[in-house]
Parts: sequence; structure tokens; C-alpha cells
Amino acid sequence: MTSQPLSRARIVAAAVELIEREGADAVSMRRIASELGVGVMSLYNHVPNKGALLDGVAESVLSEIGFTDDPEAHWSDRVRMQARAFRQIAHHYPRCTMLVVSRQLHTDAGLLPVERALATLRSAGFDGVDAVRVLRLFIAFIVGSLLREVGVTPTFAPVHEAAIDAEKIDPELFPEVSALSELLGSCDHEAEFAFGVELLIQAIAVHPARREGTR
Amino acid sequence: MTSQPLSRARIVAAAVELIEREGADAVSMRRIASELGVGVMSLYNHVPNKGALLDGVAESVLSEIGFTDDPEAHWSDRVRMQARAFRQIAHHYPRCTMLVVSRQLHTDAGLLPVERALATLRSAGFDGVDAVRVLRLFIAFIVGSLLREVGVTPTFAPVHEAAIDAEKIDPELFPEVSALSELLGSCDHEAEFAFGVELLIQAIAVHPARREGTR
DNA sequence: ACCTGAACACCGTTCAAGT
DNA sequence: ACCTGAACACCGTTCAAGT
Repeated sequence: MTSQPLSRARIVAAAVELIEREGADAVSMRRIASELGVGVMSLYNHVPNKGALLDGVAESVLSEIGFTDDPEAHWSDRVRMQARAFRQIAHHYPRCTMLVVSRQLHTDAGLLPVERALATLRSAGFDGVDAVRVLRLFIAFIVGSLLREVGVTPTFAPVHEAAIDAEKIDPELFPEVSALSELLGSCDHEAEFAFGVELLIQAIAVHPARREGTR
Repeated sequence: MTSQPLSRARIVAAAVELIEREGADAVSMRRIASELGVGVMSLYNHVPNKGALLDGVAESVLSEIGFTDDPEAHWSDRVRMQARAFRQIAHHYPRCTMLVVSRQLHTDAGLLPVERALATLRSAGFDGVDAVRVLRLFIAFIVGSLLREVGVTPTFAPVHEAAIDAEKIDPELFPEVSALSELLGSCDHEAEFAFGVELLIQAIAVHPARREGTR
């Protein structure tokens, strides 16, 4: 069974599936090969090395996001939509997310979201310099948010439930943390992300660098 | 030489040094042991496993930041200072940064910055819920910014110089990216970070959730 | 209590050999 | 052109043996 010819696409797909099933640490060339029922070295006919395979995974996940951009919409709606589209990665491929944000892609798949974002910001009235600035601000926020959501750097605050239950947090040393421990211990990622996006949109909407009146 | 007794601290220090010298990929138990001139298994008398060692690295780097907080200062200055202190990690330990933001610390070293930030935000007039919200916003931004600065997710845009020089970016497909390629290709991390911090401070200063008039 | 070598079950990748 | 097994130089960690 599954004796379609081996191909880069099939190898990448197997890697994505394996990562989502068992986590990024489970990925090895040998493991993927056995998953596909081939010898390890067969993979090297389609992928130069493990790094390139991981790039393929990042690229594949990134290119699957549903980026529906409506150039007619208000710029703030377009920004909102693009940010939310990006966050879908964390939903659909949580365990691949780290790969997507940490491997720099030198392909069209990585350039497309950037192109769209820049076009949107230009249409919002920013010149080139400020469009790039604002894009970087959004990217930093989104990357940081996704990493929290995905379990790396959970709230960055290590207030795990165990610590709360065991009351391991010394209220003398950490009065605020212990007072807010329940809040810190749980996180509505959707709401938290929306809060940040709205605050950023609001902030750049009134930013002096933006020339008003553009659609 | 260097025949001080082995200890967790000495092992962690060797790991930090090795990471900064050769990168995170170079870290292995065997490598660190040989760096210290001991057998591999000697490490396990002071550290339960590699994961715990990496936690130690993150904790060590984090606890070395110069967090000088002045409770008398205006809250916006305190936020600014804390954000800048955090960014110093990327300067002093660039190759350990990924570890600091990606390993969740269950120790006081991780809680201290959180405690200080929450105290500052409370003093700025936020209630508990909003203090946590705003803290998370800042953390996301800072984590994302540091990762860019440190070379993971460079601009997230893969506009490396090679691509610019080789004009590999198709102006038909990516008009904005190719028009702004020089801007995208270089990044003043300091300025970019300051821009984000100021914009966030500005935004939360006028945020409705903040009760005015608090020091 | 601390150190250690041998051993086990893994890695990624090169190379030469097959078809 | 594609597949592959053997081999090499690595991993982290367990275990039993030393002091």
C-alpha cells in the first residue's frame, strides 16, 4: 500500500503529519522513511538534507493558510483578516508553528504574506519606511502570540497549575503574581490575540506617520 | 587545570559559553563534558538530564539581566526600562535567546520579571485582568522582536541580500516587496524595538481600561 | 557522594553498489 | 534516475562498577 512514487511533496506531507502526531522532536530522517515504508537514503533523492526538509514543512504549512484579501475593504479590516489568517497556523498545525516562525523561507510562499501586508499598509497611507516598520511591529506581536499559544513560553510566566495548587508561589516575594495567579494560569488565546490586534490597529490608525484620507 | 569540583553552576556556565561560541546546535552532553575535562556521565551527578541543563541555561541568562526598577518613576518610564532590560538578553547572549524565550521556567528567576511588570502596570492604574492582558501584549511583542533580532525569523520576510542582489524577486508578483527590498533587507533592531515600545506605551496610556490619575 | 567506561538504542549523512 | 545497505561519527541515557 501507499506505493505512489516517492516525492518531495510526499516526504514533506509525512513530516507534517508526524510532527502534528508526535511533536517536532519525533522527526528524524529515519523515522519519516519508515513512516513511508522506504529506506532512509531514499529520502535524499528528493531532499538534500534534514534542514531543507524542515524548510519544506514550514513552507507547506505557511502556504496552506487561507489568505483571502479583499483590496476593496477598509485597511483596518484587511489587517485584521491577515492577522487572523496567520493565527490559524497555530490552530491547524500547532506543533509545526515553531518551525514556521523560526525557519526563514527563501521562497515565494514566505514572500506572499509580506507582499499583501505591505500593499495593505501602503493603501492605509503609510510610506515605504513606515509600512515596513508597522509590518515588523505586527510580525513581532504575531510571532510572540503564536509561540505563547502553542505552548512555548506559555504566558512566559511559569505559573503552571501545579504551582498554583501547591501554593509554591511565595506571596511575600511575589505579591502580584500570587494575587493574580488564577488569571496568569489560564489564557483565552483568541481574546488575547484580538485585544492585541485591535490595540495595534487603533494605535497605528492615529499614528502621525499615516497620511489620512487614503482608502 | 580548572579542577574545581564539578557543580551544576559550572556545567551551566560551560553550556552558556559553548552556545555563545558555537551555537545551540553544538550543545551536547558529551561536548560539554569534554569541555570541562570530565566524563560524560559525571554531568548526571549534578543535572538530571539535558532538558534540565537547558532550563538552567535559560534561567542563568535570565537572572543576569540588570533589572533596575525605580518604583518612584513614572509608570511609562518603568515599562520602558523593563522592556529595554529584557532586550539586553539579545545583546549579551544572542545565541541563548531562543532558549530563554522558549523554555518555560518554573523558578523564581522566571517569576521576578513578571512580578515587577505586574506591579508597574497596577501602579499605572490597571486592574488585575487588564494588567495581565497588557503584560501578555508586551511579552508577545518582546519575544517576537528578540527572535527577529537574533536571527530566527529575520524580518520574517526572507529578503536576504543575496535575493536582492540577484534580483530574484519578481516585481510582477511582488511589487511592494521588490520596491521596498532595501528597507526589508536591513533592520535597525534598536530603533525598531523602540518604535514598538513607544507605540505600545502610547496605546495603553490612552486605553479606557486604565484609570487615570494613578502614579 | 561523586565519578566513570561500557553498552544500548538512537541520530544525519557519505559512499559505493545496485536497478 | 532512483533506490538502498553498510559504515562513520555522532547523540542521550541506563547500568554496574569503582572510589
